[in-house]
Amino acid sequence: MMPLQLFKCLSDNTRLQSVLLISHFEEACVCDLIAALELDQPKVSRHLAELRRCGILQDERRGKWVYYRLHQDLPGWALDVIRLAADNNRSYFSTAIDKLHQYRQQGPGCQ
Amino acid sequence: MMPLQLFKCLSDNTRLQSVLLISHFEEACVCDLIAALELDQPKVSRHLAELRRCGILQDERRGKWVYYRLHQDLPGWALDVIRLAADNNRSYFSTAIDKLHQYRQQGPGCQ
DNA sequence: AACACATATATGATATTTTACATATGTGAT
DNA sequence: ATCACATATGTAAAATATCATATATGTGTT
Repeated sequence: MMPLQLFKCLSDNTRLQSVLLISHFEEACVCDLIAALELDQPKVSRHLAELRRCGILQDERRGKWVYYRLHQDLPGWALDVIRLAADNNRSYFSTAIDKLHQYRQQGPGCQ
Repeated sequence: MMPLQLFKCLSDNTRLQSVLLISHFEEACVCDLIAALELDQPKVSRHLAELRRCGILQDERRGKWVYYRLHQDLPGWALDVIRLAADNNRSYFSTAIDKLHQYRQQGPGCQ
């Protein structure tokens, strides 16, 4: 993971919020992110694909749903960068956190 | 300093190398960076201006030369992000470090 | 005041990213 | 096998960022 690649990946609003959400929740499926960020499916999917390509996220299919989490081979410094950003900028994505909580309470799986 | 803004600023090769160099050397003037990165002056100047606008760098004129350093009001987490990137990716900008050392040894000020 | 030099900015051309829409693939259930 | 649903991708248009060149500004010196 080269630093320029990491920063490029995190320099888009959709991708950064997705990564910070996933860092906060441990994992999230695509429909979680669609609900939390209020974006359409292709847009979310495309940005997740880029984060996957860069090695920031890993995906795991479980039945119908694909779950994303931080990649297990991510170097420590990159993990620290993501956690620093998440821990010190809660207001940047707290709205999305709330929406994801709400979404998950209205029943399991995707609606 | 919002996280998206920081990552956007660091997502360009010229800007990232400039910031990592300045973090390593404490401060650098424009001609230092021109020598270290082997770029023309307008390009360096433009990227430094953007880093200044974002609040990542501060400038200080001393005679003919303008010196840049990390901005004193930069929040701690942002400083940590920059230092993490610098400390864990020396190979990414070691060539530039060497060239800056050479340049400074060939006499004080700019040639 | 005028000159030389270091640095900064404006502008138009070019490349890169992001988006929207349509369509394709994979999965579980009937 | 087929249907419904979740996710992914191809392509083209639109938005955005980058670059090279030319020009401007500020500073020290004479």
